[in-house]
Amino acid sequence: MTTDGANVSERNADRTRSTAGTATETAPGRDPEAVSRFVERFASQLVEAGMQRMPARVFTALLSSDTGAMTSAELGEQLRISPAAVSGAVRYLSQQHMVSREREPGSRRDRYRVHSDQWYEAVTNRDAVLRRWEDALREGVQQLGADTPAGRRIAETLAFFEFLQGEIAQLMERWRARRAELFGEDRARDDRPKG
Amino acid sequence: MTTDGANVSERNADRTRSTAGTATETAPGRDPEAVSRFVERFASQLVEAGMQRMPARVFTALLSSDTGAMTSAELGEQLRISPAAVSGAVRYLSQQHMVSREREPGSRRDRYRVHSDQWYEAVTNRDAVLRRWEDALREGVQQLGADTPAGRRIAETLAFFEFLQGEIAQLMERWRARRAELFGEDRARDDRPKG
DNA sequence: CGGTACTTTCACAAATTTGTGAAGTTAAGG
DNA sequence: CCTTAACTTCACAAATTTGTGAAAGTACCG
Repeated sequence: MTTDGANVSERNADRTRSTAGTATETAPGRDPEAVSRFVERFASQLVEAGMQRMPARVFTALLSSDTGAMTSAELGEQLRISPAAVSGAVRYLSQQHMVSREREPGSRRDRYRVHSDQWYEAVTNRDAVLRRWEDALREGVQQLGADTPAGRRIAETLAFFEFLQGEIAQLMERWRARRAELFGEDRARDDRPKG
Repeated sequence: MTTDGANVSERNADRTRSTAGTATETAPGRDPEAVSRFVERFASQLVEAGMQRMPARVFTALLSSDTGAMTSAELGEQLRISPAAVSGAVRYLSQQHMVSREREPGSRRDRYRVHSDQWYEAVTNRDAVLRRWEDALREGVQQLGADTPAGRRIAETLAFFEFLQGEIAQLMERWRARRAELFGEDRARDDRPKG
């Protein structure tokens, strides 16, 4: 853990400001170590909340990249994980609609992209999850008997989730308005492939 | 559901523990197998959503019990798990405020209880979780630079969670109203100790 | 004070999950 | 076609998690 110490300045560290802040395609004062610290810290929170480790790390790496998109190789290098691990993580994230895959026409490599205007929609849109919960609960009410105390308790739980599902849709609608207000409607442009 | 006047069940519960009797408090039409099927099915959903197995099973067992409360022995017997497993699960659930522990004055055994009006408040009230996420994100904005594309993306994520936190409070307020409308204000009485 | 009835803690074996190297697959460019 | 770059799948070793029996701890009751 201690590790790092003073040491190993990456070539990046050499890059002083003297090199004119202009050609900053690759981010100006981007300290890889700071980025890594954030990635690991936020990913840990996601893991604690139930997400698998690799998907959490890959996702956070994408989230904290300037372009919002990285190749498999970049992800592997930054996170120090094998291509296999990247592949697995990315498959999971795609299934959850948290990242999308892009094929670059000229190249053989894929890019994985997080759309900042879509990823938490995917998270809150855990429609499928809620629906499965509700199915299980409905069945429970039947099996326990709607007129028993237990059945009533389950029915109330079911009603709560049904209520929740409706509320979430409205809530996201409100968020979109507030988001536009805070950041502007065109904010999402950063997340699109470069034009 | 109002109390018409036939408080028969109250006497039933008062049954003193005689030697031979196991907890034969099961309701009449209650098929243990059906109960078990529901418990396992719903618990699986919770596991899939990130909850540990034993807490999920214990919690669902409590949720689908008629009184909303069970002793360690009852839980162990129904779920076929050791006292140690019950202990661990219950500790977790208490920390999450999903069940509460009661000490019966006359007896040496604890009862664990789910309050149907409180457990999903605990779930939606993942205040602590949200706060930790927000902390990590705030730090990320700083480290990445608020004026970088990445920093802006993280800032937007942060804003979303802050928004969410505020919305949830109002949402639960609305739910309480709706719940009263659907089930009556006194619905929660089943979940309280008999007095 | 014990005696006793529970509950909790702890070390550990079993089961599960995780991430890797290597082989396999696909498709872009010659 | 063949080469080659990139991605995916697979078997497995390592690491982690899980649940248990047994010992230890607690607190009620006489």
